Amino acid sequence: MKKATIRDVADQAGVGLGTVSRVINDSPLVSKATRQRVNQAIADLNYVPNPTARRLSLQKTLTIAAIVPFFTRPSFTERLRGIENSLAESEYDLTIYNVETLERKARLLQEIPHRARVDGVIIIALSPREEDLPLLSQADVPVVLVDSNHPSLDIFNRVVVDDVEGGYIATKHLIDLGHRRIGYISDPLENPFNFTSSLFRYRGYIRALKEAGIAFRSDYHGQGEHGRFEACRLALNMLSLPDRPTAIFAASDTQAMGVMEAARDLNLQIPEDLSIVGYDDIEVAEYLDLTTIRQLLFESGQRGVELLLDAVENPSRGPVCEKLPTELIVRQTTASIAG
Amino acid sequence: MKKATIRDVADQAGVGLGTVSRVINDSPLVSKATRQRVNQAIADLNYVPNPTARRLSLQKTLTIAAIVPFFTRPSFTERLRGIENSLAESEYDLTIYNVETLERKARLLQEIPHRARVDGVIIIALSPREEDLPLLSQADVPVVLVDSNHPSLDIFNRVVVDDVEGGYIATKHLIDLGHRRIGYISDPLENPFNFTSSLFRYRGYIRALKEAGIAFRSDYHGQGEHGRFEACRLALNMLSLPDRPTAIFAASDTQAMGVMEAARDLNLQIPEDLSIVGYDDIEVAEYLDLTTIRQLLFESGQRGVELLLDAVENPSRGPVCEKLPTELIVRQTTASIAG
DNA sequence: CTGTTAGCGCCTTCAT
DNA sequence: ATGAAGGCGCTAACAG
Repeated sequence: MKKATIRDVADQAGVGLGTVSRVINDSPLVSKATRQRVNQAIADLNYVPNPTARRLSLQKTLTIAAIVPFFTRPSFTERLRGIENSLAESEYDLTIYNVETLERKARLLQEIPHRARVDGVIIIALSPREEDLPLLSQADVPVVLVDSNHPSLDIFNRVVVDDVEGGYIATKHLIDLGHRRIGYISDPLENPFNFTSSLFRYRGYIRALKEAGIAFRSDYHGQGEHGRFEACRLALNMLSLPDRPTAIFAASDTQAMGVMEAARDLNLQIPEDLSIVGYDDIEVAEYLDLTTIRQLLFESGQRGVELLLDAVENPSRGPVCEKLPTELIVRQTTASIAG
Repeated sequence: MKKATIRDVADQAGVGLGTVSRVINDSPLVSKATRQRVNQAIADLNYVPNPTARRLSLQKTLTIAAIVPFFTRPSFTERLRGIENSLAESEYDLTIYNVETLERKARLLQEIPHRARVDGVIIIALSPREEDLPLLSQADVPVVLVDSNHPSLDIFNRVVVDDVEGGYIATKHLIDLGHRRIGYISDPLENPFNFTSSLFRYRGYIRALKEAGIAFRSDYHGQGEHGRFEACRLALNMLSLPDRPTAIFAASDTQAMGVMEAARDLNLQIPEDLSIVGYDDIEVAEYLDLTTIRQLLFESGQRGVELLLDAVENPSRGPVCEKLPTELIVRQTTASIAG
């Protein structure tokens, strides 16, 4: 049997189709009696409004796009979960684009933020480069950047976490425990996707060192492709130095896992021989008893959606930047240098 | 400036708008010269066809829905990644629905698989219950179930992995190593979401035991909420038995992590005092050197999409069921009982 | 309050 | 090969 249309419902109820539309959209301009009959007809025919037609008429797509790199990484899925969660209660659908290549990043950044495609875009972690800025700022649809940093990004709606602060707190924690030889392992500070978290946490690391009068040593900074393996390799190098660090701050929990692996390989006890701090507080962090910096991943997604929907409804309001707090979670992988 | 429509392009190129449509859709019924001019106009006006209008006219939404429970679980995100990956090369968009409550499961199963909403639905791990069957089988849009089991599901397109076989292989591996006291830790065999993997792997476990002439002991089976914590608790109980198991098969790598935690708490060496086998071979499995059963998660998503798109284009073709292979990955958490 | 009409932007016959 | 016209299903503005 064919799908019922608004026309069918109107006929069935013996009213004009405009009236049916009013009922559907909860217009107050309908008498109780007619509303009654229309609803009856709707039920009888098992009518459901066609979303596409509705969208065309409303000039709204009722969908939000999320552009997210490497969406299997725990810190990103958790943000995504916050996004989905907020959207679930709205009338908007969520369409997701995963980015694992630069080519796709460029294409999506160009294609998606345009009217008639989606009503709004939420971009995770992909800090635009200079050359992307004009494109993005001309987007004819609101954009919210979550966890995206750049000196001149004030023109966008954003949800950010203070990574400099996070890096500082992590390092300060180690310094307070008496460590002076503190390593830092991260993604490349400069990287093709322009992820900035490693860089900003690095700055916090540097700041804490400087404040404590500790000189930065370049051989205490290892940068490499994101992931356990590379982090492990970097840690092995660093821990094989004649005066190896007594503590390592890793730019993510995932990388902290690599450092733990290296320690294991070298028969270093944690935290007796080596203290480790991670970043993110993803789920496994607790399992590993990893001291780490917690950021509000889920909430960042939620807030991002709230900002976005608000912007969709108030196209005129200026960009908003919201900063989420950062917190040190002390577990079992850090200890004072005395033992 | 307002968005250009097909009308504007037609005027600019001095042709009828039907011709523009033909150009857009690569119809052969256009002369080289006109095509040339139209493309020029399209470029000049920076014209992009309005997807919504296109969809309404085509009577296709050009979007696929993925319904997935707890999508932050690594085994699900990896499947999702396969889905997104296949869809990226198509003209279809992916909209995602995360399910974390029964209420939402019921609502989505009811609302999504209907014409005009999406062109097809891919459902991960949510085995329908009896009462869901009529609803699903009346879906007026193709449905593909990935990792979903039920005796009478042959009416759907499916991508499955033989969990019974997987459970068997895992257990057999332990038996071959000389273990006789083998525990099994899993989700509840019966559970609200009707996840069946724990149950099927249980059957494989039982089969292997029986084949080896080992009696099943109910105190060697721990079932509880999915997750490390509960798995750890269950393992602690089981490992505190007077004749504790010498090996434990966990229904997922995540749960295997809980078992490892329990072993650590009890000062049991792995694999000397306790062998452990997980399931899924998620990324951390390698980090933990966990022996596990690998299933093709990413590929299952890819194949699911292929089946789905094929079904969308050939609405008449019967349901297909595709089985993906399962493989034992031996690492460091299992050893022969001798030591 | 309610029926009617004119779009929303595109695709697809149907003539020419 | 191409232009014109009808229709996809719904919303909104306009009469009454």
